[in-house]
Amino acid sequence: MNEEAKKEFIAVTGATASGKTALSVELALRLDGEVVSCDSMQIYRGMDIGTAKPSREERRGVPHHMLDILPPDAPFSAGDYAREAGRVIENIISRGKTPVMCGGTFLYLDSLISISSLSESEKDEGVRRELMSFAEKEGNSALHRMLAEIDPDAAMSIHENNVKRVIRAIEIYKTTGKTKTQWDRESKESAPPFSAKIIVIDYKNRDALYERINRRVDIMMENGLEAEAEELFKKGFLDVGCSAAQAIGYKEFIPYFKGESTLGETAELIKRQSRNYAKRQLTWLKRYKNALHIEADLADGSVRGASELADEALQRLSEA
RNA sequence: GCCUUUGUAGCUCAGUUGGUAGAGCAGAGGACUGAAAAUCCUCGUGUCGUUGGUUCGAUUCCGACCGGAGGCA
Repeated sequence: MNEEAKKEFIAVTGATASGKTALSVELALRLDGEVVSCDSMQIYRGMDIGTAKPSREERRGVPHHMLDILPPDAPFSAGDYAREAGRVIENIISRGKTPVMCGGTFLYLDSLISISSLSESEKDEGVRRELMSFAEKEGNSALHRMLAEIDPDAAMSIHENNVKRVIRAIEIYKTTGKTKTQWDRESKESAPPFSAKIIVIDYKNRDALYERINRRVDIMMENGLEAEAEELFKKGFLDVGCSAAQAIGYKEFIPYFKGESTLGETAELIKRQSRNYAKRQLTWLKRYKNALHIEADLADGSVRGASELADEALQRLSEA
């Protein structure tokens, strides 16, 4: 099976602020590797502080990929990621280096390791707009019924209020003539292009993670997050429709820039949103049953450093 | 000191014409196959400030007391 060995990479993941960046760089240094970001927001230029994009110092000379490749108003999708990151990873492997993925956008990760191929359905703005206004006029249920007629299985698994998903499922049918259910089934018939050794940074005490998040937001504010967000705001990158307008740490500034909120309230909001985001990530992380889970926080409340975490990760990786 | 007002879930507040109460947020759990830091689903018992009284029954009415807030002195 060696000759047929699937292309493999290491993936460092965990909730936001769990310490992924430092660990991925540490591992890359030890394994002669390069880091491939798996983060839906760090791919954008001009969004550095709020996305906790690794700085030059933090990268410690390790090459990083999938960062700063697009302006904040450029659309980007899981499909784009699968294509681009897939190329990057293959390139790294071809040069004899180790790809170390780092990030918490799990749909992107899955597009490489658990989905063999995505449907051929690209997004269709026209269809989306049309369906969106239909939903607004006729109601979510009516839209959902439309899906039920073309793809009952999908309708069953997507809640009618999840309009984005309902629209996507209908869009798939309208643009390809095949249902989402069909595409999904087909994608399961073959193996995904990559496999990964997933390392999850866990926290025994959720409060310890939440504390880290809160503290990190304070640091971001000290480091000039407001100015960075204002820059995006002035350029219209925080307008509805832009990916950047979805990013935590930026969109929360909008009321502030409009004079409807204070800076203090904004910071609190960012903390809260980040905690909620972390919570959602923790739910998704439970899927990775075979992942290597490493606990970052100790019983006394302190958090272990990247080099210690790397020691344990490599040790356990070699045992497995 | 007097007057007014307020005290209900971790927070902000609804409400009960007297039959022990409910929203939003927080929090928890979950979903996720091309917008994913997005989107969506589920979960609400708390001495209704304390203490007397009226009442079959009070968180709801009355009194006192305690704590906020405002006003007059």
